[in-house]
Amino acid sequence: MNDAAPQCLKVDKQLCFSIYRLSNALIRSYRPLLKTLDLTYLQYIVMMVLWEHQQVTVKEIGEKLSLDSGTLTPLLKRLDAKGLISRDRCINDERVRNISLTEAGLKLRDMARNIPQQMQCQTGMNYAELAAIKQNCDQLLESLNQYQADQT
Amino acid sequence: MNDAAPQCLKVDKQLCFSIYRLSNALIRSYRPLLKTLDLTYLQYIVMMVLWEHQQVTVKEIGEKLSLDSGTLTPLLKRLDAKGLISRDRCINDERVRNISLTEAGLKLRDMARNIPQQMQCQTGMNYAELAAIKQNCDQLLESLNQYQADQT
DNA sequence: GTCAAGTAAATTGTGCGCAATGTATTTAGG
DNA sequence: CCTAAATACATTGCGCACAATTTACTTGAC
Repeated sequence: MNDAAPQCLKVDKQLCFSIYRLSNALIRSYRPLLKTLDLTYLQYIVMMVLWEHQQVTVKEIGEKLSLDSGTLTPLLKRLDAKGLISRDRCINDERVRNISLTEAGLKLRDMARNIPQQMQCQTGMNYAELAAIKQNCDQLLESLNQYQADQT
Repeated sequence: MNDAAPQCLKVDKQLCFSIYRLSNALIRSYRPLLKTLDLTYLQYIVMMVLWEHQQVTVKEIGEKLSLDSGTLTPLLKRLDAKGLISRDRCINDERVRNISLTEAGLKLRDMARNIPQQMQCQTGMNYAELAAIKQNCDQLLESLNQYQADQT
């Protein structure tokens, strides 16, 4: 034990580490629920985007989820291999890929319907408490992005 | 656009996704600061554990950070290769590895001293606001772990 | 029309996370 | 003492994240 370590350099005082650990824990909690759909957490999130929009480009998914093509391209290929989506070249602009749901992909939404509720149960918190945490996190993200924007 | 999608299956309504995206964003913000130390975010966190304790086992690090040997073993080998730590077999129990700081590893703490402050600056929030968010997240993590424990 | 600049995806390589399995060592029961 | 169970760590393999680069295409200036 080293008393000389400044407080601010201790793991338990780090907001980022709390967020990081919570993120890992939440995704771990999703895993058994998503296993019934044969989806990873990120695949589930991408499917959600498609359940909302039915057709989007890789770029649009990347903007909605803050992810780049290095992450999305292989993931989308896996969803394609599972038969959940199709990846068609855009006719007007050959650089773009239109990602759209297949019948099986659309059908999966029904099987996912009760997952949010099951997750809320695991948190042991009510809607208002969870909404408050979410609002705090979104605000912090907004501040971070604002700082990034100001630097350029 | 598909109006039939239930609210709870929309990305923007998902607490987990807010946490996940915020975690990614925070680690992204750390990256340029940590580049000067030639550390990744997780390597920085592990170094923090050692700055606090100077000698710990792999198991102890895993418990503190909720990570397993599959993640830690290669990471510790990288820190070893950089000359920041040593990985000695425990004499009393040959299964155990004692992880301890080298001179260079201890020295790095001084170079890391101002990172927490620089990060807080990027958040654009004061200490009380950040502490409140942290407390919320820790409470949610606690609830999740409680649920897991009750299931067994 | 031509070519430079810009754009959308894909590719490559590194480092996590974690499940599953393997290996070496220690402990406990008989 | 001997063996079965437990323990600590290492290994393997898959799926992210993301930086950096490449490829294919489109746009804009001339």
